[in-house]
Amino acid sequence: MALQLHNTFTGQKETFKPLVEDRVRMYVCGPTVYNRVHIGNARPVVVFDTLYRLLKKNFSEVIYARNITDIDDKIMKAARDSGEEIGALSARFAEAFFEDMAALNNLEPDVIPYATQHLPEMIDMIERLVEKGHAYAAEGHVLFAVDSMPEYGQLSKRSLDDMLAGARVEVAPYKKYAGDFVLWKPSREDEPGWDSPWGRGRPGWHLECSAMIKKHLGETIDIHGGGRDLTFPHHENERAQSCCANGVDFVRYWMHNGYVNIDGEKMSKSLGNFRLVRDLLTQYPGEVLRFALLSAHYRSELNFSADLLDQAQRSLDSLYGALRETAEVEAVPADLDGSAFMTALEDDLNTPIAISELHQLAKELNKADAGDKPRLKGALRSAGEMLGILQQDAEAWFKQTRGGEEGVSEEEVEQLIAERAQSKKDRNFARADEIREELKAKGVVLEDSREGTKWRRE
RNA sequence: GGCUAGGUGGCAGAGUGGUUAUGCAGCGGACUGCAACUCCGUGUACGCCGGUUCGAUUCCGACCCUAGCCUCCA
Repeated sequence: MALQLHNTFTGQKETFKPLVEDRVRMYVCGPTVYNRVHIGNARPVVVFDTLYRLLKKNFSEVIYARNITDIDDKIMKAARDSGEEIGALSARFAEAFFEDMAALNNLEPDVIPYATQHLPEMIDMIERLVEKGHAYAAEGHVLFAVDSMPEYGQLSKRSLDDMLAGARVEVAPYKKYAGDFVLWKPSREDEPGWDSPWGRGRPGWHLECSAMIKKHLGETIDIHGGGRDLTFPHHENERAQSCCANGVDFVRYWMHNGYVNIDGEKMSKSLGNFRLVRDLLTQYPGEVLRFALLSAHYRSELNFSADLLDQAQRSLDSLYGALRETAEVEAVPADLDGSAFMTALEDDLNTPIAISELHQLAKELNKADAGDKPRLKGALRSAGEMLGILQQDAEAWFKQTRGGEEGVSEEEVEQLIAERAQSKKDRNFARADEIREELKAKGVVLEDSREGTKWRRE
């Protein structure tokens, strides 16, 4: 089946065809680095990482770019508050972001452009917009004139009239039109700034993506992704800048993921109801967080809770259980083409169905005759890899510490298991059960089999 | 107020005009010295009210409710 993707622009699922055959260009909005990211911020990264894996499987040349916004008023404020130098602060949080995302098994994008390294490109784009009559300078600012673009609002499906009717913000005096947005704004002496034809200043938020996409991926790209909240104003404005400056189609498929909610409300920094990835990682393996984020379709909202993570962990336990039981089996690399698993992913990234196929594969593997196991194990590993899961050693998975608690050491466990084996040999089942209980109290569960005793933490 | 999305079994979460996923949890059974793992079985859920239809959770209409965007936000 050909890859189907839901395009925000048309509101429909469409067959994905890259602009140039077998060559895909994808851009996803990355973080503004002024603090640690929360699990809601991680969702688009995981979703588009999964899409990236799928694209790489289906197309020979894929370039994926995800930016770092390292100049922004929020960063300036954070730096003022902490007394830290802006560059140092943004570098520190960019690094923290990379760490958190790596812990969730995200691949590195091919290109990671930084806003501050693209000032000439941004200034150039503004000049073109001014030349073409889509932007004007006023009081040190340069603004994009939205009424110069008849198609403005098409992406987010709103009309200028609607927006003005619902406008709740005060209109800055230098704006010709209430909906105009900033391309360039002046910086005070004590603020970071760059020289430009309009004086010393800094770029508006939307501009960097337009400039960096053009530089690294070209004027027309295949996929542009991000959280639903970026649809307006960010992506609408990006689209306006790029289309008007370049005069060609900007993005062929717009994709937006739904929110992560807490108690039915959007997780957000302003509401304060967020959970940092960093903090969650002290309680759950990154793979559990990733699995939880993929357990709902990317366009749906995902209600985040401890229960969700516990269920994700148990589901992974059962998948890893099939791999552990076949530890001795040499997996044969699997061709997933045409499988129900791939069909699900190719249907607009239907990860819940893909995960259910993973469970079917695991069940088949558990029941399989010896001759079928290498193939099934290979299929399970390969399918897992497409989702960025199930790549660890299964034994290690079960022995990792859980819930952030240290617990007994492996040596202690092994020693007690040895003692219990002797007790069983001596038919001293009372002592054997005592050891089982003792370990259970320490979060270790024993599993006897003909080959010996396995253990896992829970 | 404008626009958008959605309301599915204890929980999570797909999907479909009729054979009603999947996982977690629960229950019963097999296996086990006891367990665990695994396997087998088990739950007739689709906001409310009308309409279309032989038949609707799925299509149409009204209503109720929730969330989101319209302002920084993934």
